[in-house]
Amino acid sequence: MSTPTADWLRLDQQICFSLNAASRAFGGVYRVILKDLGLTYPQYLVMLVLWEHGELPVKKLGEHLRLDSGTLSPLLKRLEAAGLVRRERSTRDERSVQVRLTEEGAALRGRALEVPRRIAAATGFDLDEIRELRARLDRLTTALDAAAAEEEAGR
Amino acid sequence: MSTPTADWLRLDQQICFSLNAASRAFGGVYRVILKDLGLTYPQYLVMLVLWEHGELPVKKLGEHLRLDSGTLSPLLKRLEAAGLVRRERSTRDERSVQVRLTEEGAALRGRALEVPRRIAAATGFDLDEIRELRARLDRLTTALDAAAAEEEAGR
DNA sequence: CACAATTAAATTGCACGCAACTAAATAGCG
DNA sequence: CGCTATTTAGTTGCGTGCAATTTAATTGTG
Repeated sequence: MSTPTADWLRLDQQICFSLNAASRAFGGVYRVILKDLGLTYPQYLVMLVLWEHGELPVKKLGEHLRLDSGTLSPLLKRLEAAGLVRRERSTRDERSVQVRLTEEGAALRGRALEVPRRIAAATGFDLDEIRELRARLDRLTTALDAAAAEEEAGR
Repeated sequence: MSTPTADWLRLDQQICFSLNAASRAFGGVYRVILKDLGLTYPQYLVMLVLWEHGELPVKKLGEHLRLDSGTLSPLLKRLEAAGLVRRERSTRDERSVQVRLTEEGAALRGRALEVPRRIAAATGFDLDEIRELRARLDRLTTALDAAAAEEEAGR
């Protein structure tokens, strides 16, 4: 009744691999849709956070996005070069850098409003299904993060 | 009763973002677990395909993995440098390059057998749940690919 | 107050992932 | 058969992701 050990290597492929494939397929759709806005997918995620929260230090931005300064610093530099964002050393704490939208960056939000609808349509999922998938994925992420920390500590 | 348009930009974040986060969280767990084997996560995926199918041309490998030669060529070069794989021009069709396991590469499979169990444990999901998630993700990928092709053609 | 520990960004180095292009070989068509 | 179109890998260039290190500023402690 149980699965032969040798087959685990195939089964295994299907979990991680499906997720990986779905993530990249999403990237493909976003790439097409975001081309008009001149944004990459990760840049779009940064803009989403800024549109929602306004001004933020790099650290907070990273917490929202699960990214560190190694990724964000060059990305933000590109957004700044594109005129969408300004970066300013905080005067209160000179270690931190505040990221804020320029007028142009704030204005881009208007053109981005249609993106979610087009993405949702591309998935072919209804809202409930999306919600459930999201909940499951978030649970998965939490579990994986905990496990990674444990593995790292354990060895 | 319906969601305000402005909120779509937040809702949107949750679909693509959850997937992205889960995918990277997976990467984190794999990174820790695969360190012993000296493989990165994409390299592990390549090895999985080779363990299952034996010898393959780069093209077929790419079809299994959804990757093109732009990604595979340098990756395979690294696997070859690590002594896990050999690449040989096919004599039948000299455009194609056959990728085959070395003895060392084949032997690595033994040490990889425990990986899936550790990954499955890290997810905290049971087999049925994994299966269902996988099915959903595959459906999502198919829909997204179709939509990307359509978007591209339509514009 | 002085000084070690901590924190925030940035930088460096490496490995994808993908678009665009090149080079070489084969297939297919007139 | 000859020539173009297609196919297969490889290369280049760019943008992440992430580990590791560096620099500068701040916190906390004796």
